[in-house]
Amino acid sequence: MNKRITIKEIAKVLGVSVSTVSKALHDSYEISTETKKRVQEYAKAQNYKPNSLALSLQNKRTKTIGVLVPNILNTFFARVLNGIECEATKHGYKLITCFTNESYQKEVDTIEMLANGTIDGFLACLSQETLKMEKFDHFQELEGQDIPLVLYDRVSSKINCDKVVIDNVKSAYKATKYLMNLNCKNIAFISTIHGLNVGKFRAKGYKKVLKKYNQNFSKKNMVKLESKENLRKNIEKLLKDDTIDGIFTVDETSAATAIQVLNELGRKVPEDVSLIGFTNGILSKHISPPLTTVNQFGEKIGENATRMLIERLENKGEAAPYSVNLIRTEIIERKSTRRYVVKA
Amino acid sequence: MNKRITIKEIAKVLGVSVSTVSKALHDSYEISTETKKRVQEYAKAQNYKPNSLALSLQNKRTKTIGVLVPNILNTFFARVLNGIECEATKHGYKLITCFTNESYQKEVDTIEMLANGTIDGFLACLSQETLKMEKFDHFQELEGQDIPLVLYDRVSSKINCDKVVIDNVKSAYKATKYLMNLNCKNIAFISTIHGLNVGKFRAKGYKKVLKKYNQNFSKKNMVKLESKENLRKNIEKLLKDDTIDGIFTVDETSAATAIQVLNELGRKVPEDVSLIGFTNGILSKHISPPLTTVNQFGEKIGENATRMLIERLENKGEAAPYSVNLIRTEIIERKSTRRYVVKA
DNA sequence: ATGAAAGCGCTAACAA
DNA sequence: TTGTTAGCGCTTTCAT
Repeated sequence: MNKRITIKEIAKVLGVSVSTVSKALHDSYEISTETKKRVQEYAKAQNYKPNSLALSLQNKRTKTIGVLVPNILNTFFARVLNGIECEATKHGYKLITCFTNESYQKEVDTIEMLANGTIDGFLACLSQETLKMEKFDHFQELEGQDIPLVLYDRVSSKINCDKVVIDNVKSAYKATKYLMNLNCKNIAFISTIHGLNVGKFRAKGYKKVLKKYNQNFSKKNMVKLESKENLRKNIEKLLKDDTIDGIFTVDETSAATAIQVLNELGRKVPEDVSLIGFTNGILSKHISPPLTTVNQFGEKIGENATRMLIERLENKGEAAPYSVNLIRTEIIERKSTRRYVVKA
Repeated sequence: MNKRITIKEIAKVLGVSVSTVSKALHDSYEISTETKKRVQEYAKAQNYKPNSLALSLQNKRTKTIGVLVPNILNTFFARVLNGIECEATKHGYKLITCFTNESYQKEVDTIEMLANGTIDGFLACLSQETLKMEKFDHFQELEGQDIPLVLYDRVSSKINCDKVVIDNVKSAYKATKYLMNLNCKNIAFISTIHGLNVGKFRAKGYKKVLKKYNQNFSKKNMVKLESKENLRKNIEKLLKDDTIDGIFTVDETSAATAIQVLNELGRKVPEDVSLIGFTNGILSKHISPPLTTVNQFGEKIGENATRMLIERLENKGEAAPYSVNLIRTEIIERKSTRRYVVKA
């Protein structure tokens, strides 16, 4: 098999014009059956493939989506990306992925690099840094450039676009309430993502339940970190209080670390302490005991975001108003919580 | 901000020719300072960005790499991909990623979709199915089409290209020997990837040690699965033998599941049983006790593969012979193994 | 039924 | 210093 062959070359070899070749390859009615056959056979024999750049240049669409992911090592995002890939493939779209590693600058650079005809639209989850700095110009400018954007999971009201999110407050509320229904009397809270809006929302849901049901609420019971640094130390400190009989962790690392510490302290899960987590990544299923957790349906988030984007790409012209797609969550019961107890 | 503006439009507005604009934007010495200034300022004001498709069409290179990943939910591959992304970005390359989900057909389709000018080269890890069927034509054909390919982790001698791998036999040998040095007398083996060549190599390393040191070797001590199905059941069966005092697991899921089962059986890790794993993904650090394991340096594998590919892309012409890049492994000691004991 | 020519956005050789 | 032209690979309109 030789190198890439072009229409022009086929034309020359067969002694016809390029337009004839083009039409023949598209099976146009204008071309004689015989010529078509000749062209098609030769093209096949030479393993001809139309140059996609030339096509894209002409159509002004690349069938490619730019995807920004904060951190691919986080299994939640891996699941979302998996969902995105699945849906994109289904519609014949390619993915250019970029892992921002929570960096604002990487976001800016990536958008700069791709918003020049390389991609048709963006799928993005805001980085921690961006959220912290509240600088969204790079995303806001996309609207003027007529490049559709769909934000997923971590979003901002400052950016006008379609969004796919879960209800963090409500989900955290349900998780905490779940522990309460198990007769937990002293429920702690652990988070390493308090720097994120989603983290704050989850804290809000937690507090809301305690307040509503008049459970004793103490600042001491909340570990609110913005990174994984010092997580273990903080947990060890928290667990000095041995009346804690329930823990709501807002991210997987917190859950796994809490279980490690509890094991080391000889406190039994779930007999002494019930634990409920959030996200349902790979860890949840595999730590021991396996973790009862709030499932976020990562793949679903990815699929829906992709569908929204493609819809907009293929229905240019009739600009529909932006919408927010709320994905439900569910609690997956595993072995880190006691059996369900109906409250007296 | 308005829509995308082209050189042609700039030329029209400023009353000059397109080539003048092009040269001015490139700061050519041919153009008068004044004209350059006018053009550059106007371009900036209009947020002009050169259309990357047009450029690529001209240069015949897209600065884009196609990446095939068997399964992004596997943290080992996530780490590799992270390394790839990092290195690619450093050199100004974009990534089109595709998750094959271990499917042969998905590989074929992706290559078909991208090998038409969309990408400059491929980075790929063979899918389980492909390896099983031993059908490599889709990769082999790339050589004829002059599209460079670098295979990482799961490779085949039937494919002529650069490769980045670890020494699986040797690494498994070292891991097993490590247990032996801890005075383990009855070492079991668990794998859910025996369908893969890498899985078989690891089994080979395990057997090699036992043989060399005359430890009793029994088929019964080996759980050799090709998927995660029935993993737990097999482990439960294996552990009926309570003389087992060491386990070498070849993938993370096996390790996590083994620990869960051991916990349930009340057998203590590492006091009763020492466990060593492979891969050092997210699970290893977070299960309890944290797992002693063979670290594969996933990021490194990704980085090196990317560097090899880019090197080849940028030095077309002088075709260097293909090479194999062997990445070292190391044992990370955590708490699933007893303290090191010098053998008598 | 076939071909010539323009154009997608840009660069570069050549002309003026 | 600036402009004209051809060409990257392809499609499409408009001749012929």
